[in-house]
Amino acid sequence: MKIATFNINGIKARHVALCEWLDEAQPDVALLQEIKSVDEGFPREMFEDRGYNVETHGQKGFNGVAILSKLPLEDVTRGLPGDDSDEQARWIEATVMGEHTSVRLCGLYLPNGNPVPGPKYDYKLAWMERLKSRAKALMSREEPALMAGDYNIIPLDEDAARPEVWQEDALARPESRRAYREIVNLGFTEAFRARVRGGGHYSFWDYQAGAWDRNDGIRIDHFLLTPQAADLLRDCAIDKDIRNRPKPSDHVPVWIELAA
DNA sequence: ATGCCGATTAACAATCGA
Repeated sequence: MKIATFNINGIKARHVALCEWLDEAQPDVALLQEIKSVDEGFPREMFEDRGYNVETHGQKGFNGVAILSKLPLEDVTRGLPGDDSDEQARWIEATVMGEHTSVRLCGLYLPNGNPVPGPKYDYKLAWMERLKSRAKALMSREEPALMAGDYNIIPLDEDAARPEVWQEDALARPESRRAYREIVNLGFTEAFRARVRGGGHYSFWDYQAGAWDRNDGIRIDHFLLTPQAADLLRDCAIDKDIRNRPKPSDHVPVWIELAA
């Protein structure tokens, strides 16, 4: 089962490019972030025509997450538990029924958090505390499950081309990294680092200042796997080449292959 | 990097993202 995560930076601007990539990469599941669309505005037909089931959790203008799946989805839930007053659409869950086993999928768009300090950073850390609670609950089920998406976290300096630039940024602040580590340390396997060592691997390049041309990127899109999902991990890679195409997202897809 | 670009909404500038 091939599962991808992709921050598409607007479905209206990216639906054609997204379909081209889906046709080539042929993921069974795509977890999407920043659809920047309400549910009614999501162009579900073009994905359904390709055999995908479509589940969205949209919001007007900003944020928004979705799951595309060629395999059946069950028990879909929307919104990260822990704060009923949170209006931002950043979390969606579903169970995908594989050939051999089912996998609980969590698609997430973690808050950016800048500027630091400030209310947006407070919201990021509070959101990560809720994420940790959900992660604990997932872990206690002792079943294949994963949390994947745009974490807006640069885990280590090796995950940035110019780490010094990000030192005071919400994506790399010690408090951010610690909160991320506390979640990983519950027992999750970070799929890319289970497969690839060392620096120079990025999933985001700013549109500005020729960041892509200079490979001035950061790795902020991650897969965290429960032990039962990690047992099934066969591969993980970043599809960076599509950043060369016209009108790309500022993120590129990251995908895993599971023996599920 | 103090948003230099890009998407979105709502107007034809402001807001947000990382």
